[in-house]
Amino acid sequence: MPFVSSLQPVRGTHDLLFDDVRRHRLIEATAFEIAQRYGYGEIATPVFEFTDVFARTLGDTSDIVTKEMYTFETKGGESVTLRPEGTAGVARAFISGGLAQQTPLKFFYRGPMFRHERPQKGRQRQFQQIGVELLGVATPQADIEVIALADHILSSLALTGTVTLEINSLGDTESRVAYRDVLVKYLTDRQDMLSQESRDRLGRNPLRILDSKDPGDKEAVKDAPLFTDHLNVTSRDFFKTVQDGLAALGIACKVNPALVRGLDYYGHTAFEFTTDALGAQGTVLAGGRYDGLIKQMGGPPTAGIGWAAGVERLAMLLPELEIANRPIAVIPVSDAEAATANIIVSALRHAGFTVDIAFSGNMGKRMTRANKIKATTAIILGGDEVLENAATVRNLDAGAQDKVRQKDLVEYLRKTQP
RNA sequence: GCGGGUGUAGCUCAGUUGGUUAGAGCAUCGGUUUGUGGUACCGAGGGUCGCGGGUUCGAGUCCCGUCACUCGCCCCA
Repeated sequence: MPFVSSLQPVRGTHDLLFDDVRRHRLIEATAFEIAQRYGYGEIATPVFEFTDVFARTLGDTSDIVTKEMYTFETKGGESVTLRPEGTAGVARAFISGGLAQQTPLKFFYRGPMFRHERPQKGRQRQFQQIGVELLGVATPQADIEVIALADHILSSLALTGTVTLEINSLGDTESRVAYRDVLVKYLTDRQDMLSQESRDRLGRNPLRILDSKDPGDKEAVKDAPLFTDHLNVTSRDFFKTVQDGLAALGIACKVNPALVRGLDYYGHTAFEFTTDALGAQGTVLAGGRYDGLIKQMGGPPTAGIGWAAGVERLAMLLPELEIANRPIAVIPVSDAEAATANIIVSALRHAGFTVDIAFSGNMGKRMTRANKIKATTAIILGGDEVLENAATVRNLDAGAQDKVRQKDLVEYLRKTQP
């Protein structure tokens, strides 16, 4: 391979420019600003970890671990993996940093994640997530706060109308084990209706069958016993407190009994904000309670709950951005005024204005150019103005213009710029 | 990983049953004589028709492969 094999970006990766980047930044900045009000501080963990960190936390059977990780061997012979999600890294940092002494802890994170999936709209191989984790609070108050934070962020991004919240309870371990038995028994009786995949899942991950899209599976599951009917008293109270808490805050949500998580350490609250505007990738923000995770990773037993959101998906839902930073255009009438124009441009930029200069063509072209860059104002410099140490300042929206002395320009613009 | 669709100028697309120098709109650049824009008119540049092979006297048009995008499945944010 002499140079690069192709000038295309690697499959599933994308260049982001100008407005795309602005959207990303807007989402991240809004999310973090609000998260701070809720007491969250930012954590930045490495983009790659020892493979074990993900393999152990996500479970050996999950698709992410079995076929979607970017795993490679370092020169030292260690197996490392580009992070496919954010929670594992935060949990690892929590343990290796000895932070268990300081709970409760509230983390906000953002950054790229990597998954070797088939690309689709709203699904790329390198993608951006923002997320929060709240560690060390086992009461439903944590669940309420974390969901309220998500809702707050989404509404600040003007997405309240395009997104709906679904919620479910996976109960505590006792409830889950009990329900799992009931469900497996029920589905085993109807095995012939199930898809091949679901028959495989029956043994290792039966809850997943509940949200299958296969028609046969759907039919088989239609009258299946509901998880919500098999919660023990503790779990039911917990779930009710969460729901009441959300209702009290005016946060609408729909209980979806088919909303499940595959992994063992998930329990109690699971929730998703979804949209129907993005085709098959409708989940925009999702999370849940994972009280078993830290302990499973080798840390002290620590309750935890959190969520993650896909920045690209949010960006696609965002309304059109307003034009940022309309510039002032400086227009020398001919090359003879270029030197003076440069001095003025520099002075205005140092004074804090956004300034562009039209470099070539006759005046008409230069004015056209000023329009194209959405300039608010044109500062016209011709032979006459230069002789008088003045400039013609034209308001491009209103069409009116004044002659202003060059040394008064900054003051004049301070008064007239929006 | 599986199945369907698409791939022609920077962008959106047209391209007739395979047949002469591959088109349009928008965008870009230049001009419409002397210092004023968002209109109008004239003109120019820009494409080895995703890439590679094959069929044919001849392929953007047919066949095969490949890559990318896209929709659904899977998985998930």
